[in-house]
Amino acid sequence: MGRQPCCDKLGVKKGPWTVEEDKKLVNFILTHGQCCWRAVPKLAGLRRCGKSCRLRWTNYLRPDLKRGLLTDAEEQLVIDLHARLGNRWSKIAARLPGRTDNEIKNHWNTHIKKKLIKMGIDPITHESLHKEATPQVDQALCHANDQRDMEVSHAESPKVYGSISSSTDSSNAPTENSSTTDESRSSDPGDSDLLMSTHIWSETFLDDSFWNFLGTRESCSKDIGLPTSEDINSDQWLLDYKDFGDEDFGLGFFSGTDMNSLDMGGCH
DNA sequence: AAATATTTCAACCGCGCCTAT
DNA sequence: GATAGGCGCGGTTGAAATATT
Repeated sequence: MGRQPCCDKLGVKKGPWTVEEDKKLVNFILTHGQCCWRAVPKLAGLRRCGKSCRLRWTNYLRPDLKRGLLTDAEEQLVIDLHARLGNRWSKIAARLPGRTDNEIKNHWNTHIKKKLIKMGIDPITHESLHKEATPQVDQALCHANDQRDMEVSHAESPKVYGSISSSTDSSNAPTENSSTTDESRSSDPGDSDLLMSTHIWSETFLDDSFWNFLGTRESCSKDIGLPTSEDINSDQWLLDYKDFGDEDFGLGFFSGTDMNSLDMGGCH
């Protein structure tokens, strides 16, 4: 079937979003909720394609997003899920609350892929690149591949590679470019993430309601059962969210939750 | 300090799936 | 059942940031 372009290409702006555009988009969504994306740019006064608006919101503006590098635990989970699900980034992202498919995809391509290759593991098949690889790894890989197509929600979360992030950096690959910058960025992810989010939002939204909302994000999360940054740093949330299904966690949070039911400090 | 190479990641594109008519 | 329209996904691109020479 033929497809029409998602928007009128004429007069549609492309490229990086400005603070002003971000502000318009978030104000609109927080006021009206997520409706038909095609209509959003017109209603919000944006010269953007609806698709672009959805992407910007999903990948960058959603208030429940974590920012910063993936933690070791998250990275481990991504590898494990990738072994079973392949490049189904949205499915993987659904199991990492606060992370987007785009973010995970990028992290995979820029960091994890290299680590696996360095360890002699094919990042596509998750099989050993060299047959003489350590038996432990081979066994683990077989196990992972066997389970690749299993229903994830019913499978245990095997630590296929052990702690690949730390072990790769510290022992298996001593030449790894674990620069101090990266280390400092990845350490204490909870606080730095929150700070980054706060920075982004503070640049964009200066009215009290947004600040109140930011201030209650963590408590909101706890109230409605979302994992907080604390939880993300432990493995406990893996157990809690394994059976979450395929819904996009973040979007579901907003579409499925009455914004008014959250104590957002007078957002509306 | 400047030039060049490499890495990172936000954003775009095209396609497939789903739903309404 | 066929068609149209909207949304979401995965792959790719390119500008900016960072590292290296």
